[in-house]
Amino acid sequence: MNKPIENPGMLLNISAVERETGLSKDVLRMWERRYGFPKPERNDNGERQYTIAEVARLRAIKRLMDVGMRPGKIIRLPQDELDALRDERAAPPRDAIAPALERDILALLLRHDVPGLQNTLATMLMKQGLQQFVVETITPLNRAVGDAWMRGELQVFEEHLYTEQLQVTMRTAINAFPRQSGEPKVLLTTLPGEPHGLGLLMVEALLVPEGAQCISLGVQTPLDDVHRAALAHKVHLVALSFSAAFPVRQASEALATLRRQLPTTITVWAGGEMTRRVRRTLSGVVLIPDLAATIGALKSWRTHWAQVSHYLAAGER
Amino acid sequence: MNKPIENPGMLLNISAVERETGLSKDVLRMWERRYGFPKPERNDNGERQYTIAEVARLRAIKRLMDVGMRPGKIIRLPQDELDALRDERAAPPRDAIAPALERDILALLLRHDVPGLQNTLATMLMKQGLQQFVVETITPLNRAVGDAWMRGELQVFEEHLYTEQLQVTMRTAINAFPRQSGEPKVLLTTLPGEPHGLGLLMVEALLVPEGAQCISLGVQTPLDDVHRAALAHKVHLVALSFSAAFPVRQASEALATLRRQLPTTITVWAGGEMTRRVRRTLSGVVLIPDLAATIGALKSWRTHWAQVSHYLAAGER
DNA sequence: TCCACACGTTTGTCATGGACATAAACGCAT
DNA sequence: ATGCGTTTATGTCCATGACAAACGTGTGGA
Repeated sequence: MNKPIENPGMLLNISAVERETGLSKDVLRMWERRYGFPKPERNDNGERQYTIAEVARLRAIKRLMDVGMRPGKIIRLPQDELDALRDERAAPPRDAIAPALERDILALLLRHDVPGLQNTLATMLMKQGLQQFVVETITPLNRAVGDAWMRGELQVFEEHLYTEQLQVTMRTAINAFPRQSGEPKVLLTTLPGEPHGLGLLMVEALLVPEGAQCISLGVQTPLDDVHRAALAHKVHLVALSFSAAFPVRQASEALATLRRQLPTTITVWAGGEMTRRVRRTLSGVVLIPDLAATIGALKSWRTHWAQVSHYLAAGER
Repeated sequence: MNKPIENPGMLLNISAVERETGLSKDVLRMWERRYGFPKPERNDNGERQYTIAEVARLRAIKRLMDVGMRPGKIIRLPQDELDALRDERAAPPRDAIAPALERDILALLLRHDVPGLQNTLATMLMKQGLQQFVVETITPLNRAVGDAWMRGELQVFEEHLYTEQLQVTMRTAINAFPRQSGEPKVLLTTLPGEPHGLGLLMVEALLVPEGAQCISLGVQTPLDDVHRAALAHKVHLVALSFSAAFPVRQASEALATLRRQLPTTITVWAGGEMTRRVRRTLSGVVLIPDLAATIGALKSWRTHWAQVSHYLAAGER
């Protein structure tokens, strides 16, 4: 067997690359056929053996595609132009406090200082309160960590550690709120294929302080079960989260189906990076491309709901 | 476009089935070719359209394969024999307390009573203490929930709710312990392809009360990064968790590679349902097929470590 | 009786190359 | 600029063939 042995010269087979990059085997072969990249060596058995360098490049390309670029345009570009594209998109306006904190957190991650990380996050949380923490600190921080990872300044395991610690911090803070029984009742989850649950937690962290009652199903709930769960729990709102990597097409289809199945009294929210790439409007689905817009959306739901309730009450008389 | 419309007559394409069942497209086509099942209808474009019934059956078969059965033996069996096989394996000896609790929890899940679920779990936890709770309550409960799901008595979303609530409960309990700085320092994670993190949390719940210092990276850490993380954090132990669905072959390869890369002073643990199916012994990797064995393994690590430290100290003199 | 090893069978994964649906980009008329 | 039809780009699916590793079984020796 030709198994991967050493780190520098390690070779990956096509399924390993699929796992690592999120690009399907079909796509990997098709790109090779059409664009000539990646063009891995073959082993004695004719199987593709990808190098670490190819995988890294594929990851970079995938990342750019996730923000809307098209493979044909970027796949042949030399590495430095790829880097330029990446940096170009990465420098949004920063306020005064963020950069300092970001530097601190990145430094802690690079030092692998777990207690320090926990302390810093917990301190910021206490200082700002949960909602402000999520909107003003976590959001840019996630971005900074993501960019640093993409730039190769941060290893995968360092990013994992960050995510994990963040989840612990937020979960603790959310639990500290008294259990709510107010309105609206919100169902939170992601669809199959979306393994990132951080967004759900962030939304929950914004809603719970507003008195909403959140029921999280975790990640990857089949569409049908989202439907059934919404009815079973009698929720007012279904909130789905999609990371940048989620295929827009699949999301649109799923959202349309869900919208069709659910009664109109249940509102559907779709949030996360992916929603920025949605072109056509999805009727009956509220897009929340920006986390900060969540609270506004909640307010407008409440206004709307007050009217509907009033109308329903009138109808029952 | 032929999109899924209604629930009962809903048809799924091959990638949807891949997501739902965890069986790759290649396998689905191969089974059709070799065994004649599943044999889905085709749409106008010649694409496979699987029915809900086929997917349900595929799930049942997958589940049986995950506990060691081989497709050729079971794929042609009629449904009732499949059910019999499933039940056969599902009736382990129960102690006095478990069945009652299991019934309670299942009833709460079916009633979609979130507060009740939280209360029951929290109460049991308080009554038993974290470690006993994990070993004696959670383990059989997981089994009961899994079986109920397989029997079709529980919907996916109900199982998701259970998992989510359980994670919240355990995470809270773990956080209540003072932050440890003792030995051993343990790195916890799963490999790419393994999305189930419940096992990690359960191990953490067993280790933290013993004074171990746990660093969890969450799920799906690339092998290389497990290696790097272990070195960066200077851990004594790397613990990996594998659910029943994880391919043994992939796991063995990965564990062997990891073992080769890590210094011998770092112990590697592999736990979870999958490890029950491992045939050949993996040299230098401690298999923990039973969660209850974790504490024993920790004890024996400590004994061993005391000897090694002594030896090292002697060597330095 | 039990273990080790050789050998046939089962099973999953990979490869190739063709087809096609649909989203995106483009060009043209209003 | 906006809307609409056409072309191009791109991903997904299909069929079939090949093969290696895992599994299981039978045989001979300790």
